[in-house]
Order: sequence, then C-alpha cells, then structure tokens
Amino acid sequence: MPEQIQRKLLIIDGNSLLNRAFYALPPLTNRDGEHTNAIYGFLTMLFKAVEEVKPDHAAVAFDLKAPTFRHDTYTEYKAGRKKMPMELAEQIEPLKEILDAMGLYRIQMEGFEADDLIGTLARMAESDGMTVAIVSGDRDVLQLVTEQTQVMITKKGITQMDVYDPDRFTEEYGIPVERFIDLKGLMGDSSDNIPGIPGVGPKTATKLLQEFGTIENLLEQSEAISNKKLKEKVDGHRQEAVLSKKLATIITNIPIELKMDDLRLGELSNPEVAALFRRLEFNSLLERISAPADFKSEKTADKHLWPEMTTIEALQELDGQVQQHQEITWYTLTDTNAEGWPSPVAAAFTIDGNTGWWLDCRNGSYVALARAWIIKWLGDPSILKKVHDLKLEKRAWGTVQIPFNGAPFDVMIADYLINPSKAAYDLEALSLHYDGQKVVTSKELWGTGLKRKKQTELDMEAMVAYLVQRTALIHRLTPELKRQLQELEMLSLYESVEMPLAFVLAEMESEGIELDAALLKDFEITYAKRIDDLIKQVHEVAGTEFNLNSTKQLGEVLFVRLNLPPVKKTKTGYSTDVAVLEKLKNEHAIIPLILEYRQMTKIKSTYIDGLLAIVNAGTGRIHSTFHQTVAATGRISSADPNLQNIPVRTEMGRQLRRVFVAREGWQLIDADYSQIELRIMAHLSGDPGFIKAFKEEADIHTRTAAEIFQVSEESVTGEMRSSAKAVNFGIIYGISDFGLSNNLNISRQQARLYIDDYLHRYASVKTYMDEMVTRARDKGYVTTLLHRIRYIPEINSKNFNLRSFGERMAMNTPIQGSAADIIKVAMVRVADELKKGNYQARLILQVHDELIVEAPPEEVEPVSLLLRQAMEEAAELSVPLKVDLSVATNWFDAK
DNA sequence: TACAATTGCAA
DNA sequence: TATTGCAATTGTA
Repeated sequence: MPEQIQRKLLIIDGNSLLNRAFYALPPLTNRDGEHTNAIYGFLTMLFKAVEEVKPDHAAVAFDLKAPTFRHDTYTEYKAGRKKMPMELAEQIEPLKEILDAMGLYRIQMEGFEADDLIGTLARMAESDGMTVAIVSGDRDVLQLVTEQTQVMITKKGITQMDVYDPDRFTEEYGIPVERFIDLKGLMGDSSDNIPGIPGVGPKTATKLLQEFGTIENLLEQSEAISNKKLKEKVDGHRQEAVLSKKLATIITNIPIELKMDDLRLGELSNPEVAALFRRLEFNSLLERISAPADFKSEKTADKHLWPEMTTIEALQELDGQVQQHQEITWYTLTDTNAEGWPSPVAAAFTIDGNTGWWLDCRNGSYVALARAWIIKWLGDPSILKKVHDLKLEKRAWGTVQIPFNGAPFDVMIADYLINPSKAAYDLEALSLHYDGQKVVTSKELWGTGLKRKKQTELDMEAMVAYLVQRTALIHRLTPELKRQLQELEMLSLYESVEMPLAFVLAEMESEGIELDAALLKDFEITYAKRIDDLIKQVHEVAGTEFNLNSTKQLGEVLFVRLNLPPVKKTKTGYSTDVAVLEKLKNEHAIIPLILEYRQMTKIKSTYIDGLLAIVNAGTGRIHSTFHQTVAATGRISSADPNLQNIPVRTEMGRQLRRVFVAREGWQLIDADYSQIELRIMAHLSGDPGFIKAFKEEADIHTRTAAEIFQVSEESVTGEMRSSAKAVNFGIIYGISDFGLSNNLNISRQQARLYIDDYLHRYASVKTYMDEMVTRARDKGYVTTLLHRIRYIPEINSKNFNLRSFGERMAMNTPIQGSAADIIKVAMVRVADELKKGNYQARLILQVHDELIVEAPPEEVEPVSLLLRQAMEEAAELSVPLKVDLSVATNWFDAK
C-alpha cells in the first residue's frame, strides 16, 4: 500500500493572537515611530507554530468590525468591550500586508467572526481527510477539538502553548469536548457579555453536565436537580441558558467558496517580506527567515520532488513545455574536467519556478540530448531564457561556437549592473540580498581544501537541493531584476552591450592565446640561474643567510644588521618597497642586488612559472577567464592567469611578451586606443582647450606641459612633459597634491602649484570634476556615457579619508567607466563584423584600451580596417577616437 | 587552512 | 593621501 502523506492545515486566530502579542510585549516602535510590538509577537508565534505543526496548508482568520448574526440574536453581545487602543489598531494593516506578502491565506467575512471562519475551515479540512491545528489565545475555540483537530492555546508570554486534543480536554475539564458549548451556555462569558445562568460557575456547570450531559437534557430533567437553590436558578434562566449556548456555538458551515488548494503553504520568506521586516526593524526575524539552508527540512521538501530526468521522454516533455510556454530557466552545476575545461556535473530546468526536472550529467547519459535542447533554445529568439552566468553555461555545455538569437536574461550580469560595487554576484549572494534567504552553498556541497569532494562523491540530496534552489531562484528573481534595470535606464546597456559581450568573452576564453613554450622554458632557465647568483651575492654581502622574499627578514638585515637608515615604515615594520630601495641605492652595495633580485623573481614567479603552470596541455594555449562582474567601474578583469598585467614598462619584462604568439602562420593585430580616458574627459567636461588639442592631433602631454609651464611646445623638455603627463593622470584619478607630490617626488607645495595652474588653465575640467562630486553627494551615485551606475555612499562619510576617497571615485568613475563602455561596444561590433564577414580571425584579448585579434595573413588587411573602424566608431564624442594599430607574430613586436 | 599584509605588474 | 584590477609570497591565527 502506498504511503499516504498526511496533509496538515494550520489555522491562526488572527485577532486573538494579535491581542495576545500586544498585551504580552512592551511597546516597541521602529525609527519612524510605528508601533510594532503586536506584529512582532504575532510573527514570533506564527513562526513557532509553523515550526511545530509543520503544516502544508495554512490560513489566518480575522474579525471585521461589522456586526455579526450574534448581535442580531442578542443586542448586548460583546457590549461593554473596551475599545481597541490606537497603538494596536494601527498594527493590523501592516500585519495583513506581511501575511499577504508571505502568501498566507487571509480570511475574513462580514457578518461572521473569526471563530466561525476557523470552525468552517477546520470542518472542511477534516472532510478532506486532513488534520488541523488551530492556534488561538481564546479558549472558545476549544469546542472545535476533535480527533483530527487539535487546538493550541497560548499561555502566558508568547512562545508557550497548551495543545489540546479530546483526551487532554476531558482530562482538564472533566467533560467530553462536545459539551464545551453547554459549559459556556451555563457559565456564560463576561468578556463576550454572554449571560449564562447567574451564579453558576465552572465547578457547578461541570457537575451538572457530568450528570445530565447537555443543557437540553438538563432543562428537560431539571426536576432531578437535587440542590433546590440550584434548581431554581436553572429554571429561572432557561432562556438565557439556551441563548448563551447558541451564542457560544461556533458555526462550522458558512458557505465559503474556496478549495483547500488555495491554502497551500509556500515559502514564507521572499524579498517583499524581507523588505517589510527591514522597515519594521525586525532584525531577529530577518535572521530567522535567512536561517541556514536546511535542505533536509520540511520547508523545502516539496521542492525535492522535482524528478530526475531519466528518460528521453522526460527531456522531450521538457522541450514540449518550453515550446508551449516560450520560456525556460536552467542552472548547471559545473566542475573543471581533466582537460581543464568547465563541464556540467548536473543541471536543473524549470518553466514556472515551482516544479521542474534535474539531470545527472556524470554518467554522460542524455548530456548530448540536453545540449541539443540548449542549443535549440539559444537559437530560438521567441524563447525567453533565464540563466545565471551565461558565459559559464555556454562554455560548460560546449556551445561557445553556437550562434544565438534572442538575448537570454542573465541574473548575474543584471545584478552587477544594478549595483556594481558588490563583493559577489553568485547565487548565494543574490539569494541573501533579494530573498534574505540562504541556499546550499558551493562550499557546503563540495567541501573545501583537501576534503573537496569529487563529482562522484557529492551528496545526492544536497546536490538536488542545490540545483533546485538555484534554478527556482533565477526564475523568481528575473522579473524584479528586469524591472530595476528598466528603472535605472540600463536595459539598453544590458541588451546591446553586456549580454552580447558575454558571448564574445566566452569565445575569447575558449579560443585562448598561444604560448611559445620552448621560449618560455629558456626564460625559465636563464632567470633561475641569475636569481641563484643574486641570492648568493646578497647573502655574502649581508654576511648572513636569510629569506630574501621575506620583507620582515630583509628589513632586519638592512636596517638593523647593516644599519641603513629606515626611510619608511609599514604598519608591521620597515618598508622595503622599491621607492625605499631606490633612495638607498648609493648607500650600500647590497641594494642594487636586491633591486635586481626583486625584478627577476617578480617576473619569474608570476609570469614565467605562473604561465608555464597554466598552459592548457591539450591546446598549448592560455585560457584566461574574463570577469564581467568584478570591477565597479565597468571594466573587465582577467584572471587565471591575468593577461592584463603582462610587463611592458621595463625592457626586461617586456621581452616576456615574445612568448605570446599567433598560431603557426597567423598574425596578431594589436589595436589600442590613444589617450581614450583623456579624450573622454575632454568630451565630458567640454573643455575647449582639450577638445582643440585632440582635434589637432596634438601630443596631449606636451601640449599640457606648454600650457601649464607657459612655454611654447617646442621648448617643452622631457621632464616637463613627464610632469604634465603625471598631472594628466592625476586629474583622471581624482587628484590630490599629496598624491602628485608622491608620484613626482616633489614637494606638496610644488604639486599644489601644478594642480592649481592646470585647473586654472582648464577651467571646464575643474567645473566638471566639481559637478561630479556634487552630483554624487546629492544623488548618491555617478553614471557613465551608457548609463552605467555606481553608488558612492562614502562621499557623505564623516571620515575625511573615506569621504575623500568617495570624491576621487566620483571624479574617476565616469571617465574609466565610459572608456569601459566604449571598448565593450567595440568588442561586440568587432566580433559581430568578423562573424558577418565570415572571417577566420578572432578577438582573443582585451587589455582595457587594447584589443588583440588573431588573423590568418590574408585577412590581416581587411580585419585591421574593420577593427580600427569598429573601435573608432564605437562612440560619437566631441573629440575623435584614435586607434594605433600594429601587426606581428608575437605580442612584443606587435606593440 | 584561511586570511592579512606587503609588494609589484598592467591600464 | 591618486583610479581599477590580479597574484605571489610570507607570516600569523
């Protein structure tokens, strides 16, 4: 026989619990002065009840002000009741708002009391075969107790409850629960102004009922009452007894039009609830609804009912539903496979977010089929696709080369655009932020460090919970994220730039760049030898062996043993950075050796060894990851390895670029924007001097030097130019005299003079910078050319350092961010044009203002043209965008 | 094993 | 006390 799952209905007596909570708790208000104690107490009791009862259905019943049939029957009904205090009355509506947000069924009807609704619901549920739990602070509802229905009455305080079933009732009251209404009929109820029989209290009433059973019997056989005085009382108030019983009887057959299914209980917590809790300052309750994800709890149990896809038919059914509903949400658990590529471990799919399927990819069955569906969905513009991290999905499923139609909605990127300053955009963070809820984390699923599980060792239950939670989350968050993008006017940035860019980045990652491994090996040997020599020499000169990599030990040797003058301190000891060492260069023969050691080890460990360790064995190429949701300004970042910080400034470092090569017979086309940030500054500030300079193709730093040093361009010396260059950079970064003095090794006063001269000459720049700071202060954020936003809360800080930092961000972000906007547009266009022109050439690298394309020789010419055009026309500014372009077989020669 | 601190590479 | 990043290494919790 199949196991019957017992369904449970929880009914809350709304007014009664609210009253209890109000009088049980001291007054509480939030900072707006709203009273909150009753709501807080109510919710505490509600959570407690849900926890104990574990219902799958629930309803909350309320009274309305309107008179009920009981008033018609007995005009004195509930007369003399104290009016509800204002402080309580004002809490009813907010509570109802919360209950609605929780998706709890709220029931109230004119002409009936909450008790009657509760009774009716209870009987309906019983006849559906359900069990019922009623929570109230009012003992009247005890009459509803049956074998199927238990009643929980709050004790003193708000967390303790007495639970009544028929036995417990009889034990306490000495009569069967069916006689409860007779008891009330005899006793009356002063709080409801129900008369009963005067002089008959609980003791007497119980005794009478034990003897006669019901009021009707008692009245019929009143002759048999032995106590003469009591008999007189009963006979004298027969009508009152009958009326009182009638008033006390809860009606259980109100015609209510609802199905049990309407009462189905979902997740109580969601963004709306969290927001309401935040408004009311229910911090402990907020924590409660974001309690650690317990994937084994009842709460999420039904979600585990998503079946596993084990047949082709299931996959076909999924696709059928996708076609029918024209949408699909999916999420893939990925891992790095033996070849070093992201690959699917398992995935889940849903149409409506409530139910779906999950697919185990580990044994390979149906993976190809699932992949085929994903390809089909990606290619169908009419199907709405909701995902998290599309770039990873594309790579994991091996669909990078597959063309797409109709932009998918990527909640990760959407969240980033809405607030680019967050620390993380994984679904763990998303869930916490928007739902106030925890999901099974990656750490929890995989374990960490040496204990990290293999794919085959994953806990199945945890894995399914992981998939289901996340897939449902993506589905649930999509509308809200979309709405916010629209509100912030970033839909176009999202649809036309960021989303297509995700596809381009996926291609770049999987394409990679070739390394000349043999050359790199040569470097390795040369560097190892030289470093070894240097270590020996340093130890000899120092007269002691120590770890040269340790700043602590080095500081000890330099400033204690060798008695060199300490130049600068860090918070933990002596500073030994390059600026310090440069100042000591002539003080001791050890210093130049250390400087060379530093330079060589930097290159060897980070670049030579680092790159050798990460070359893909299969392709012989480097496949960096381009992060689209890391930099708060909108830039892309590169990691594992970082290809955006390959040395170029020193000759020795620069040589390293020879190992980055085009594939056999092909060429690298390197195109970089000339002075893009200063051009953007010219555009944004509208400064006539700058605009003119760029229109005339002047050397901008020389021109700046001529302006601020008041000389002709011909007489600008190299030193003047580099000072001007430093000032130009400083301006972009949000200048300070201290920063510039540090950078140029000049006095702060001198730096101040440079800056003042500059801002005097370029007054529009000053106006523009001031405007950005003011705007950030007033609105809380700044924006870029394409409406990318960045909030700057620091700008109103009382802390000087923090505030200053905020001001520099306000000045720099529109410039750096707009440059990011522009090159992103260019990348999308380049990739698009290459595809349209059927070129073999592909974009393989981006370094903020530089794009590198790998092309076969016959395509170099047309692709160079296409590349330059796409980049120079990526934005229409009041100054031209200029691109420098160069072609070679390796990155060193292409620069 | 995880994290902070220092250092240094790029735009 | 100049903007945005990533990473190697040491040393400590």
